[in-house]
Amino acid sequence: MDNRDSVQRRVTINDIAEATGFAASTVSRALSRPGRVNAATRDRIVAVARELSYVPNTHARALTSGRTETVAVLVSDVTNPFYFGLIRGTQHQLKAAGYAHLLIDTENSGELESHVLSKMRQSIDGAILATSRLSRRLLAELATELPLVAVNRMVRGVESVVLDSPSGVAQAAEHLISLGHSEIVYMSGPENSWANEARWRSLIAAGARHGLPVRRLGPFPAGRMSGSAAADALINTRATACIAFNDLLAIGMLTRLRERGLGVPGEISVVGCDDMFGADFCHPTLTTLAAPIEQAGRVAVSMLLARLNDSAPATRQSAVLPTHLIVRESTGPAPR
Amino acid sequence: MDNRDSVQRRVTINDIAEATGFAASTVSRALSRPGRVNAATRDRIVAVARELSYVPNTHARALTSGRTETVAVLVSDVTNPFYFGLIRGTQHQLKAAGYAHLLIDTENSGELESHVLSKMRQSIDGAILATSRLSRRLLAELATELPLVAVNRMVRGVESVVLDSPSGVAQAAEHLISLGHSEIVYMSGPENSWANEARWRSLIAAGARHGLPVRRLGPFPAGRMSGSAAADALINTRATACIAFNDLLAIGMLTRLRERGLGVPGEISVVGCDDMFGADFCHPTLTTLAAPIEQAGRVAVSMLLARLNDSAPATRQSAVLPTHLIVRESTGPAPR
DNA sequence: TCACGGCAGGCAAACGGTTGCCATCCCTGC
DNA sequence: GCAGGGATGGCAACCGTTTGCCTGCCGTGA
Repeated sequence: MDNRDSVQRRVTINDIAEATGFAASTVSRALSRPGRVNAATRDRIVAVARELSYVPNTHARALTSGRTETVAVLVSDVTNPFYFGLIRGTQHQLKAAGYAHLLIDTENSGELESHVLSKMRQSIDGAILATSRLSRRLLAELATELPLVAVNRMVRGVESVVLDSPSGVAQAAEHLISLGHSEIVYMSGPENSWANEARWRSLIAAGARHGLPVRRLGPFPAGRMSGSAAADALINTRATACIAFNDLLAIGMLTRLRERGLGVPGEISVVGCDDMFGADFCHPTLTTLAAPIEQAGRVAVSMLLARLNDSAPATRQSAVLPTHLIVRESTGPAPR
Repeated sequence: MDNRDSVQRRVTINDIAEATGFAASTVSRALSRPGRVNAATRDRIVAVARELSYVPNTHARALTSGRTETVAVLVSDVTNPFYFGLIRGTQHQLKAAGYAHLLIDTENSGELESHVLSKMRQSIDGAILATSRLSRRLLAELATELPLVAVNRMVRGVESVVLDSPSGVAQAAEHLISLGHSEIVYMSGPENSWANEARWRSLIAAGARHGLPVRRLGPFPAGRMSGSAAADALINTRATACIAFNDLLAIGMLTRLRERGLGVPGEISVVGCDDMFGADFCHPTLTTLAAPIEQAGRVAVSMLLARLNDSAPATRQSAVLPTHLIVRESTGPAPR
């Protein structure tokens, strides 16, 4: 009977009020603003609350306070393994802080992204945007309306955590140069990707530093299927080394290169980006830029929560996480 | 000015009421129960609503109606690529229906699973449980309190969609038998996994049908790292063929087998389960049981939504999705 | 003794919808 | 001409919590 009741009707703050003899407002304060009530009172209320296994109603709270204890994580494609680490990192950190984790797939569409964001504004406290496709202007504008942290996207006025792939690309370029390659080709990813541009610019700089020609092919969609087209394009250039926008593309290329009988790394060296799941067991295993993406997720959440909890509007800043090259089997000396 | 206002204060049902001259209740009905008001009235209200770019407040709605338009998807480990397809499927289908997608990682813990579920009861309309670690009793009990669909877990009284891996395992066994293998070893996954037991039982049956000995090793945690231990254990048995609980384990084994100098499929044949991301580009590529997991996610959502929207309590049922064997490089004739 | 200030608690009004119930109005059939 | 009933819209209570404001009380210093 008792049991059935507790199942049928959730216990509210009023039940606790009734049970303790205090007013509902006091119960509310005891639970959410402990300093505001007498210690003895608070203990009593807390005890009864847990005895009744009280669970505060998120919606009622959200309605008045505006806080929802929910953070949205927007990724452009949930099935891209690159995001696994990010999702894991945000998930972990949000759970630790008692926040709910709303995962949203924006399907590579900036339009969908902004639409979702504006529709969700009332149901989330903040959002983490991974590789946003939004225009700089729109992003900055949204950031004024909603606490936002961008991952792998740097825009003035928006807090962000970025992976220092420029430095990684430089390492990769030097690695290839030291192996005797005389030209490096960049296999470009989606044009609207900030990271893509950053990597390409970094390769240009590295090439300039060493007086080496660089070239860019593409853009290619960031999927494994595009690997074939990318590989064919690369073969056509007769270049011996490339850096691909990401591992997905690189792995796709490996498959196609083998199909076409090109040896990797014997005839062509391939470097990927992200060290995503699979880079260490594909064939040949992939030399790639390892990025601490899980950590990026955690840092992004920390930044967001700091802003949500401190009344201070926070100094807009960005965290830069180091990347480093992991050399595996897909790179080797240039053929002569 | 106008613009600033609309940013500062969200437009509510009352704003529409004021603008149209109707009562708030009429506006509410026009928007959520179109048949209940005059067509002309409804059109007027809808027009004004979109003009003011009205977005209903989820929380306010949830408070009275109890509906939250949110479905939780619980997976035991977000970073297990097996779930990618599932997440994609649920995400896709939920979005199409206008529901929010709450992703929760239960970290392989049944305890955490039930805790989350009970804490979330008020903020979700239903839940999809992938490979639940909950006891049969607990699961059935929860299902009476909250609309639930289990994926890859069959329990009486709980709607579910399961992958017919038993039939797949039978196919795999026959494949191995036809290649001349005289014993098949099952590399067991976590003991509390329903799918694991189902697969093992199916292998026993297949063995019995063909008068072939089968054996089981493990249990091994369902990760790639466990592959080493699994491979070593397998080598020790001198068996020539195995079916692994999942691809993660199988890929881990491939790596270790190569390290130890065993040829695959020359000396040992390996079959995985799930055809997850990577199974087609690991080395050697993996023969595996392909499961339409993305479809499973979609079906699960459909079943759940059907139950949420139809007043009918729904005939508790379960959908079984076919699996089939994909033969790649990791299986071959038994050595003699 | 009195004024003042701080602490603890209560009252009640929100927050933004939903919904049961009631009032009209108009149409229909007898 | 009238009862009955469907269509349409309004009123107001309610969902569970938060929070601004008020009150009573006690302690303290002048």
